[in-house]
Amino acid sequence: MTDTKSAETKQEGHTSSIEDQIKLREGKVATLRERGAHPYNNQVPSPHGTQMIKERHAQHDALALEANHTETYAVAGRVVALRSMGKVTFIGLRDGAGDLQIFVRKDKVGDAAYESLKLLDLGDIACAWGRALRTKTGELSIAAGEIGSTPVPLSAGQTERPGFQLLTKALRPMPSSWFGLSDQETRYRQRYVDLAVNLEVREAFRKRARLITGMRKFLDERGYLEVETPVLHKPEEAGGATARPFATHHNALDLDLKLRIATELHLKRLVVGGFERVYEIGRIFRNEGIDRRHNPEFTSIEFYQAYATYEDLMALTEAMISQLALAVSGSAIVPYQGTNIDYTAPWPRVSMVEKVAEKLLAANDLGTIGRALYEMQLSPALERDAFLKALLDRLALLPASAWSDAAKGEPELLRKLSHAHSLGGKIAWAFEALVEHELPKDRPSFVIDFPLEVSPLARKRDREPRLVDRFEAYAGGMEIANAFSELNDPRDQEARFQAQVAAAALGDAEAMPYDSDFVRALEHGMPPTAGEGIGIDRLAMLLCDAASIRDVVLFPLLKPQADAASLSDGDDEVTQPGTPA
RNA sequence: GGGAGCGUAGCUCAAUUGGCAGAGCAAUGGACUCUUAAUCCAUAGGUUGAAGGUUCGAUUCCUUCCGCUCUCACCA
Repeated sequence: MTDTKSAETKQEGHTSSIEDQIKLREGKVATLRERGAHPYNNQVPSPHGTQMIKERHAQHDALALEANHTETYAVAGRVVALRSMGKVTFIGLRDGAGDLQIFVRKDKVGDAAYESLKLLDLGDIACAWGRALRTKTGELSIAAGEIGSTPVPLSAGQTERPGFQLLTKALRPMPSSWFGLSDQETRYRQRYVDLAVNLEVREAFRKRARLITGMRKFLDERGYLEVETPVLHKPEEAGGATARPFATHHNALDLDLKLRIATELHLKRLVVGGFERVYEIGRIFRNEGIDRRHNPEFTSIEFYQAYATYEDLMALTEAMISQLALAVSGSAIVPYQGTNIDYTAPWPRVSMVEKVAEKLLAANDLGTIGRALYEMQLSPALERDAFLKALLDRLALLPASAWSDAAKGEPELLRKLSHAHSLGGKIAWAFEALVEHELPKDRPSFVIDFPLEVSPLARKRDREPRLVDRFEAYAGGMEIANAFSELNDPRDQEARFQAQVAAAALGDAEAMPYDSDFVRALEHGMPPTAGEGIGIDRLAMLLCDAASIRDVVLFPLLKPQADAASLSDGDDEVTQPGTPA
């Protein structure tokens, strides 16, 4: 008896497991078809946007809307609210811009149409037409089926349409509109649900789009040419940055390929060819760990300008990013994780060599370095290059103990320093460990005075060849840009590549390959050029106040779920018919 | 890869020393012609991430695995 009853209950749909809810909705699809209503209809007049309607009538009260009927609007979107009062129903429709209420009265739409509301569920896509009015509580609404001052909007071939119509049946229920969807994993894996439910997520990606549009506009206005270079790199081309690449393979050519880790070397070839200002916005792939600031695929912009130096690019960067902050967020001062960052130019400059020397001095009370800094303060007339030269001379003479003293309490730094074979490497590691976290929090900053050894593609500084003409821009504790006057001496570039090959031989998995064609290009002569790369995702994080890069990447890479993996096992066999069993 | 935390209904979250797995929203049936998280009556919904173990009894304790978050490392 009991079993029979529960079986009957199930058949009547008196359950609410997800499977039963889907079955129930599939039943409504069938009912719609029986009634001649297409559950996946596309006979829709081009809808008016909810934003336009709301803006147009923002100042009109209920009386004004009654006295002067509005035009007859068509509105379409997802049903996000559904409240029935009996013979009156309120429907919240959400389109790309926002929500607008539909007011359905049984006596206005007719019994048949009103009855069809029973087949409507939260999450369905629907449309309605009618004039605008304000309800008793003052909310602007579309009065379904009530003609306004213009004809009923129809799509081609239609002669009439109901005041309210379901367009697309959703088989799955949407998450609660009140509580939203907060489970991070579901939000990333099912971004379509996240976007549909959490409107602020849409806004973040709109900002990202404005950011990229703004960059294009900024560079186009300055005579830059947008280009596209290969994503698939031959193994010897996969350079331009220190990172491990993804490996892939071209079947027809039986050719091993790498996904690019930078666009740099191809863009500089174009400068050789005569495109004096070029840029590329594109996806970069780096085979490395995933964390708050790293996604294995990300978007970079690199731009190169002939007859410019890295100092020109500092000015350009300040102008571009402060302008982008304004364009994207409405202000040059943008909050990030609780701190307001002021992007107004000029940004403070921080010397890597000088800051590292200061740290060593503080740790060691070393007379030689101290004297150099003291001299700098005493005589501002002292040539900056001479000062840096003096600092480097003294740093080069320091015993290993001086570095380890500075690294006290930093076991990781100690380990890294022991791996750094060059003075430049030590300086770079010491900067990262000791100084980077002290960079200004409320301002972006430029780090300058980079050592040669960590900059294989940058031009040596004329008056101090142990340094290169390079800067990195930091903001919000992240590196957002890297730029330098480009190395265009082909023999010097050869030597740098050889040093990279040697490093690779010693086990450096991130060393660049020897790109002989790039050297060949330089042998044809590249004009003096400065180039820069900006991490667009990082910049988007800053301007969207996003704590994680995953909040500005629509579909971030996640580990496959166990369920999904077991499901796809079967698919693999189907999609690989050529694989011998 | 190391460390810490988390995983319970479609969604958001509870569950006492280890003692019958619950609520709100969503869903289903009903009432209601101006709602705003509508309200009211009724109903249904669970392999507590997975697999083992301890126990008379496990959401709870132990082990392993999977995934997510934070963090360190790697990495700019």
